[in-house]
Amino acid sequence: MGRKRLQESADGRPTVHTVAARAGVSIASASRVLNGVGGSPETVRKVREAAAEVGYVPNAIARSLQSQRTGLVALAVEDIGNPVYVEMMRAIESVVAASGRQLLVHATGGQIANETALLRRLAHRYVDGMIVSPIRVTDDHLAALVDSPVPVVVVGQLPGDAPVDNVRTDSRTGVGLAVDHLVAAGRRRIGFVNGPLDTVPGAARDAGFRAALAGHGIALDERLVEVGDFRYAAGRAATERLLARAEPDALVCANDLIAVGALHALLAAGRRVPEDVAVVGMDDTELARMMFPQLSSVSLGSAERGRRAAELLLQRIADPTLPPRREQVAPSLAVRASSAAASLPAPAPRTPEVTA
Amino acid sequence: MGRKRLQESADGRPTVHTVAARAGVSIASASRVLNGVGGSPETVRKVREAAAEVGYVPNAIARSLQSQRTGLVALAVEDIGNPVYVEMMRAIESVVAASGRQLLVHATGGQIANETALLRRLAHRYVDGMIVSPIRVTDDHLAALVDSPVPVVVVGQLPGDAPVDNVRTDSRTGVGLAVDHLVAAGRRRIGFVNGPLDTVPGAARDAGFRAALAGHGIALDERLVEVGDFRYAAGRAATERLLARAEPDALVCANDLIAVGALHALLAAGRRVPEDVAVVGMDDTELARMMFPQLSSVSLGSAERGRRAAELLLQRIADPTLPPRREQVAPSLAVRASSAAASLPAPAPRTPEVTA
DNA sequence: CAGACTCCCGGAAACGTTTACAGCAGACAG
DNA sequence: CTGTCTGCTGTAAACGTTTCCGGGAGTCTG
Repeated sequence: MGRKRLQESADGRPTVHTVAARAGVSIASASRVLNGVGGSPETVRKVREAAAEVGYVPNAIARSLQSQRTGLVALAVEDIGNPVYVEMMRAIESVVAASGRQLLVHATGGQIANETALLRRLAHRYVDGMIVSPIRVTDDHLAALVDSPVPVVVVGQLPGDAPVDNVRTDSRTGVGLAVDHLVAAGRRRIGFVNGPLDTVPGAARDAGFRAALAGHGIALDERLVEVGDFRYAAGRAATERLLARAEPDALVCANDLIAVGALHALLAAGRRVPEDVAVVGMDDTELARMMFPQLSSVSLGSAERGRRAAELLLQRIADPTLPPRREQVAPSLAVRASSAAASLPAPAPRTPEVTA
Repeated sequence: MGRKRLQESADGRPTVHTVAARAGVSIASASRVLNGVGGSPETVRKVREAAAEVGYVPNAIARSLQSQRTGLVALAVEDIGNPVYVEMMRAIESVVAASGRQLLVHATGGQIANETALLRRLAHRYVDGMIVSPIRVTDDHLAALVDSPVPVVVVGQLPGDAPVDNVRTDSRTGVGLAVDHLVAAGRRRIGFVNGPLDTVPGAARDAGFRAALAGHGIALDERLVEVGDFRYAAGRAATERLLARAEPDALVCANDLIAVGALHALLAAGRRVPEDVAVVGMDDTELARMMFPQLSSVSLGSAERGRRAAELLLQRIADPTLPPRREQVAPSLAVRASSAAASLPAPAPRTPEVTA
């Protein structure tokens, strides 16, 4: 090893020592100049020159060890192919960037071990904070969230009184909006294509669907309910299974990817949308507007949730002693062509209903 | 400051010193036990207990400073809303995960300053390596790539002989495949909806389109060419502008998002696809299969490019002295319903053509 | 029973930075 | 001309971990 001691790093790159030696000053002076604080004009010149000559770049890891912060914030989501997370990410990014930090995204692929591993790894000081949007929550998981060494904000439902900052929506009510709308438009054989029931959103949406139908006095026909996962292909396949055994006049879908799958299955089966079957998705992503006909969709305020989560996180990074907070974003319904009531017969009255 | 010196970290969290003191051993022994190397059964027990009692979690930053590696790999793409990057990311992720590392994604939003900033920040040792897929390349940018302190692999075209690992495709030829297919199916008024011409892929695809038409002896009608950006809304708007002034019988689109926009515009304008207008997209993403009718699309092997890029990166991390390598992935065409030739009149001969 | 060998342990250095502190020179006021 | 103040500078400690190295205790072999 021919390199002079303390002069350059293990892999031969220049360090602040290299620069200081070359400029003929101490490492303290070199560091000060490189950080733009203090230094006589002459010193500044010498250090700048030396740094440029050797191509010095600071080692951020070492800096972070000293300063106790990295300037990085992470977002962990299940599936980055789902546009709802893209919208959430964009909202988070703009808040995070405004604070001078950078956002990194990690896709967990829905594997809970993966997500816990990420928590156990990134949270160990690689990032200044994390936003996590888990679709399944185990005890193990929850424990990792609660005693994370860095601030964590959860987007989504959390059991009970977990002491974690949390931004949620009410997807039960959200499903209700869709059902109300379809009932008001005269639909009675309303089907439901859901994601896995062992996920938090899947369970909530199932409950919401059943409650909404009951609220309208409509008896639920179980043949009109199908389950897949939250992606396109599963949504399409589930809809095909449903169509093979029942004849819905409307479909509520647990997210927009599923709704697109349902739309595809319906059109391929020769059904007209919305004339024969109305379709309502959920999450109100850009994808809903990309379809033809455009999809009605229940907005769960993903951008708003992302924005708020980012703000909560930044506040907690600034002051880790804050008590855990919980915020809620209300759902709303965007009606578009896929459930337009125009061509239907007589619109039904909005008062409580007799069964269809 | 009441904390005992060297016992716990600045923010009150336990360190290896805390654990060692509590277990009554040296920090060296504590560290060894915590890393699972060495230690007598008795020591192991004491350290494990102490660690559990104080809730010790190692500081990854400090570990990285010592070990010179972070176990993290970053991917920087322009727009994470573009499904082509999602597919690329999935391919990269599986390779990276197999090596025991974690992948972090950063969306640059197409702002080149953003991307350069990321390079200048993350590359300063926060990650062990980076994969970058820039759509614009400036000199500044290129410089940042070339003398990055950590290994970098570029997915996409790079000017000349830049000494950077590089996986590219040939989108010129890719556009040619689409044109060949449409010409063979009897289309003659072939339009083109492109992204910005000042991007690397935009320029390449424009050149490819012109070359392909010329190769078939078809004179280019400039009214059949429109430009937007690479996203859905722009693709739709561009197609509307195009339809307002010309009557194409086919549209080649510079990516699938644009193609979806074009499809939407065509259907909204009452054109039948593929009977009146055939549509071919590019990137062959899941989105193409999600449409109705399903979109034909030119695959540029995004998953394959991602996989190869990840492998190049891992190799370079293992041995930074490797010479720069360049790999190429060939494009191919997936024909689907949006350009099916079925219902057209007489298919044209495949020999070089007279003008339409 | 002595010597070599193994195993475990603790001290201390190292990773590359920032920064508290003290020293020193020059400027200025009295 | 002397004393104080200001502004730079360098030494060294600190961030929290891993790991080299030397020493001590125990075990096995000859």
